[in-house]
Amino acid sequence: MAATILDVAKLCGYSKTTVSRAFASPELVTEKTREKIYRAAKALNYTPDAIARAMVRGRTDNIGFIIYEKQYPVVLNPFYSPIFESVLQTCSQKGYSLFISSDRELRLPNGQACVKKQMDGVILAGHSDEQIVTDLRRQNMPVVLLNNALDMEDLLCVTTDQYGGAALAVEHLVERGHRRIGLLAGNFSPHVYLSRYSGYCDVLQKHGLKIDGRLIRSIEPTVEQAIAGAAELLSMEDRPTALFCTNDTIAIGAMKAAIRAGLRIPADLAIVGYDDSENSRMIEPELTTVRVDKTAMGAIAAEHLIAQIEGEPPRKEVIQTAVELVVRETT
Amino acid sequence: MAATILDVAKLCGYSKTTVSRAFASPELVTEKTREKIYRAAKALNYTPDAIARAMVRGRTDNIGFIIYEKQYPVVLNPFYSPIFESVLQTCSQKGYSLFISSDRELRLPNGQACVKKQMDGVILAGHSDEQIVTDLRRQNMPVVLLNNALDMEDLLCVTTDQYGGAALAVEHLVERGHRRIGLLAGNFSPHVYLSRYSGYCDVLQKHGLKIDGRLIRSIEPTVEQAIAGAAELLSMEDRPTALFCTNDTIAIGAMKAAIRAGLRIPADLAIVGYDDSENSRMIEPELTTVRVDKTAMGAIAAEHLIAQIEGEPPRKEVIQTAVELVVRETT
DNA sequence: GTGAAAGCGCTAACAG
DNA sequence: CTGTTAGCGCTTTCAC
Repeated sequence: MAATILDVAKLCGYSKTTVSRAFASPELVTEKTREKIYRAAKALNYTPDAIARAMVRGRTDNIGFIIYEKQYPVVLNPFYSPIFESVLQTCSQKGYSLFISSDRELRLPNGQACVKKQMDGVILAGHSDEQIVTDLRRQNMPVVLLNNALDMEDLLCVTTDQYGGAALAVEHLVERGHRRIGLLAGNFSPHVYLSRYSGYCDVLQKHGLKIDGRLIRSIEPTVEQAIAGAAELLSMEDRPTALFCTNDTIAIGAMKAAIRAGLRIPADLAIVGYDDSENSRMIEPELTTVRVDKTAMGAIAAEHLIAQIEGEPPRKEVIQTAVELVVRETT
Repeated sequence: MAATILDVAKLCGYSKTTVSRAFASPELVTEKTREKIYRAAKALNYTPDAIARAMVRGRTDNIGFIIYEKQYPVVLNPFYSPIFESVLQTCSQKGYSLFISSDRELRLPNGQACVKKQMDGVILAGHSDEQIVTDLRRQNMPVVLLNNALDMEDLLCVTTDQYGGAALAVEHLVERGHRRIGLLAGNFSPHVYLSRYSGYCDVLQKHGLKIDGRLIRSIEPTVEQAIAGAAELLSMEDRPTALFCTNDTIAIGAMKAAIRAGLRIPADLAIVGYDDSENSRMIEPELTTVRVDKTAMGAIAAEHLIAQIEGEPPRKEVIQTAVELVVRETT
């Protein structure tokens, strides 16, 4: 069996309280005492038990990150991974560890949602529903929403301006003189899909350009589907001279289709992506895209969640992080 | 205060033992009883406490994934992220959750390594040292090494054939008729760096090609440094006609440098990368590269760790996952 | 099928 | 600065 605090106490002659303090708050113990205790601990290979500690303190210093998106996998998702990374950094700085969970870990045999693992709060990313949030909060589990906004009391949501970002992209294309602008729209969650779609339509209309359904394709956001979709668009007689793609992966597919069709970018075809993911600078020429402040999104969500865990009252707010057009070489 | 098992027991008239069973092993309880208990639980918003549960069971069903690499960040690292994803999948399938930790969470005030968080075992990825492993195991914490091999008793290590992979890449270039083959070597951990370097040198020598120090550059594995390094190499009077890059990020930088210099790939310059990361298929033309079976690496490590946690005795073994050359369009 | 009792290993008051 | 006391909320024997 592993040694417990009591074994150490016996061996060094101090009480278990003092041993506890030597590890949890070393400054409350004389240096001499501390050293004796450490020596005894080492001899016994003693290490404080994290679970027992969490039990009595009533907290774990862990937070959970849960993603609800069709476009798995989480960590490989070029949009979510920088957010996750940012959450990770922020948590680590504040002394929290991060749990990455699926919704599987949120179901009890009785169907109720709950946190089956040891965590003090949860970041729900993607299209989580109100029920989950309600269940979790009834159990006093602090919750923050990421990349999703739900209209609920005391609920903090961190999102970005989907509509504005799309508008930025299309405006830019119009400014560059394009009149036939295609749309390659990824099948994201309804809110994201619709916002970007509306941004595209509204800007066209604002400039008196008509919306041509033949220039619009809804696809899964994979390179393969984007290549196929773009190829179709580019083979049209009156093909578009520019493409707005609702994420960078799609844009890259479109670029590939164009390059393979012998078109020069941006001379023959202009392309704008969305997200400013790492990929956008990998491809050559580098992609003009809409930057979403993913680092801010992650940091804000984590900070607010931690504040809540540490006692600040939750408040209702939708925080929209900035979007910005990054003009590179494809327009 | 949150309701406890006792509150539920009181409300429904059963003992806390039965309530416990209704959640932890529903099959041990009559359906009628179960329903009554669930109803009472719902009324009180009761949810079993994961910490108390872990405490008494002596296990958490969590495992930790700890990466030691200069080339942070973890989740964005194109090599580690698919491995992490694979670990995540495997864990999830077997009912484990994943903790992503930094080494910060492995130090006690007395300097000893230990697991400060609630986990049943640990995957150590990257260049962890023997001391950590020794400390952890003394505390009966199961450990598995990933992408690193340490010669220690009962220690399982999951790695890949670094030397063989590099050799594959360079052989391919030689076969294609190249005689002046440059090396763009990323500053990875010593083992990785040296193995790939030796693979390069040995294959050249085997074919009677002399090793020209001017054709070799050691760089940080970023696109920027790779562009700079490749540009230097390509501006030489007797420039190389092919480049072996020790990861795909470097290869992409090299491709950019070549494209910007007006060279055609592969006609004027052939390039081989390493890792077969997502990026390798993003760039156009698509990259010839050495595939490392990252999915297998993650799955094997997770499976063995879980087996160990569940009682199988640890065994000493180095498992080398397959490497394979993926010929695409840059050679 | 259900219940009573006995802790798991630790920390948080409160004294001294 | 150090020790005493009293649990944290749950599962697990072992009876019934």
